[in-house]
Amino acid sequence: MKGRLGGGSVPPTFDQVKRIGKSIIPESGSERRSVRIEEVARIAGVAPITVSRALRQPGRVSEEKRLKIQQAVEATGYASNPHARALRSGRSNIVAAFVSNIVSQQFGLAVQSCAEVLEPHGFQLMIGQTSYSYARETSMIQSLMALRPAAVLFTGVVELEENRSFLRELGVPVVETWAFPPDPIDMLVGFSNTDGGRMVAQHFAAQRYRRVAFIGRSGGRGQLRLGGFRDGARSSGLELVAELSLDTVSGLSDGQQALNQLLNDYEKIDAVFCANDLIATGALLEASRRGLNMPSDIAIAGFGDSDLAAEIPPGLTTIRINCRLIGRRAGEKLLARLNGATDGSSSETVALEIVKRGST
Amino acid sequence: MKGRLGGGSVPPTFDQVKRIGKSIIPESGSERRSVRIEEVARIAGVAPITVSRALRQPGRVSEEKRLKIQQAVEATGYASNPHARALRSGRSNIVAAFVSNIVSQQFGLAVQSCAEVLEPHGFQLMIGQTSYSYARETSMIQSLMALRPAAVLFTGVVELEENRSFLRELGVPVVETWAFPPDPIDMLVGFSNTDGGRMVAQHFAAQRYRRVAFIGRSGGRGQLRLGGFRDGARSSGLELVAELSLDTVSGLSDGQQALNQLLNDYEKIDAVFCANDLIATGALLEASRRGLNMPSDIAIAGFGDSDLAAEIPPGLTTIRINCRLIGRRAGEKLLARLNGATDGSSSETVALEIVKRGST
DNA sequence: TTGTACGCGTTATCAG
DNA sequence: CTGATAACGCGTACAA
Repeated sequence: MKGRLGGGSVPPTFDQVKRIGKSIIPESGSERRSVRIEEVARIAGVAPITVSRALRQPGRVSEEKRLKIQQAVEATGYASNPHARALRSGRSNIVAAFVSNIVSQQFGLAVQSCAEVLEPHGFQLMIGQTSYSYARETSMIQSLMALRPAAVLFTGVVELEENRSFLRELGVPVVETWAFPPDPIDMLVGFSNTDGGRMVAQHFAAQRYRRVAFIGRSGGRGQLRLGGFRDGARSSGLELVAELSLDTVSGLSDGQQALNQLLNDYEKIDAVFCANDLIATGALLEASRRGLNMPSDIAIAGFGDSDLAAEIPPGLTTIRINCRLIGRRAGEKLLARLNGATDGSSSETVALEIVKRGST
Repeated sequence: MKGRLGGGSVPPTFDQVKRIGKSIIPESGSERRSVRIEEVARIAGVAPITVSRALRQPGRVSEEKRLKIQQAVEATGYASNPHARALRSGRSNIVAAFVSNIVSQQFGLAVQSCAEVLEPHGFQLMIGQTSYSYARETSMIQSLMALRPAAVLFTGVVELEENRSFLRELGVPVVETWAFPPDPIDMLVGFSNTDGGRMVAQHFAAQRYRRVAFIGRSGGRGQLRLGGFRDGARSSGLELVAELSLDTVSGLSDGQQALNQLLNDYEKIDAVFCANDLIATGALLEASRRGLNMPSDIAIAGFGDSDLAAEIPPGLTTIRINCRLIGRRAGEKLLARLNGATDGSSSETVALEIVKRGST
């Protein structure tokens, strides 16, 4: 049943939203002009450049003037104009974050954690969605880079050489994530998708499943996970019966259809590894719909540990990614570089763990 | 079971990430300096200001020069420096979006849809998370507003009078959402939470439930939804047995505990309205755990239609919010204002619908 | 340690 | 319709 209140012709009722504090009525004619560095300087009795230095390199200004300036800043509520600063210095306080999908909870957590690290230091996170499209990635990079960001975060790795060169030449710190390539653009806080796939194969072997299959996207991380799964299956003596490739994965129905096809085309499959939790959840629902018992009739494993994974009966076995840690470490690495660190060891990984639930 | 590959001491395997296209090796010593308006002007044989006009107000430049300028722009790949433009004109091409929680799928969809409308017109969305905290909201507003955004989007309404005044004085278009107050700051694309609560009460009455209860946050939209629910319960002759207030809702466990408490403290409750789907999903899981049959033993309804709602058995009855439409309309309204529209009728609502599933 | 002079790249203003 | 001029607010470069 779907319906609208009263059939749709009744005007909506106002919400009585509470208001907090007193309304500030601006004096008529008051110019809302922001405080400039010059005014702070006048009040503190110094030159504008000294105020600038006191704020950006406190060590290079005498204690006495620094205090006076601080008082003047507080009295006026001065905050520097980010555009003027960026125009002059060629670098803004914006950190550009590129995600393939804004709505993804996984990426959201990582970006959020990264923002929590950077914001206290005066950086603003700007988020661009690349929508799993190379063309959009390129155009987003072009337009966000015009803002001269202080640093760049990718939830994922950049595959286009064109964009890799561009980012490298800019000379700003870049962090890639969500994979573990040997040749990152700059820094990396990732994990090995290959190992994740292998972990699933080893888990299947430990559970005594023999005939196994794979469902996943034909590109990107799906292929990396498949590579590890193949490898693990081989060394554990599993029989990899089928590899099903999907072009795009947009909803649960893709996983449902894929499992359906798999079960129609092949017989006696013990266990299926789905390259992400969305596919796995769809497959799990399809198995339930068919009246299959998990894991005795069929076992299913996913990748990512989305919040659905724990809740959908009988619970989805999956590989957990510590998204918060990835974001936090990425933020810390960027910050270190922004503060002048030049050390190597710029690649690090975050451990994956397999979470066993009812589906295997 | 939780575990790490090989006990955690094995180094991670490299992912063989594919690379696309040829690596562009920059000529050594090549200055990566961006094209300025002056160069375009020189090539087109006009003054810089004419280039500026041709790009921003094509109507005010002769056809002949406009074409020459366009060619020069394409030949050089010129893109204006957003900071210089913002510094001079006092307005950037940034649109500030404030969300209470970045990770929320609902808000994410709205923000995404809004971005899809604005980006083709050259605007960049900048996202700030207020974390359901007044202090953070105020500080985020202060720092994002320093960027002189062209427009502002809130997924929610602003309650602090201090911030309301501040935003009003800035004179940039502002859209609030997710509620329907009589006095928005500027523009509004919302819905009536009060009506939503009333719809649930009417649905409960239609299903012949009598003794009903409410679980929700003690502030914000939860209270608005409770208001409508109370009203609808009264006029439909329902008995509102209990109203359970939660201070914060951070996960499914909050809803589980709340239902637990409700069922321990009160007898014979027919139906429970949970002010959002997170609480409702937790309550639903708790009911299942207790072996209660839905809806015969107890009925549960939520608000929001999150993606969990449809999947968790027996399916959660809930109020669907058209997040995409909200975002799209918000973007369109901002765009209209940015293009000089000054029309009134700045408040509009998006219809809610109740989606009946197995839980009622 | 502090200050002077200037320029970052663009657009508002006003004159032609 | 087009252009000359100046200014947006700050920080670099260099001098004192």
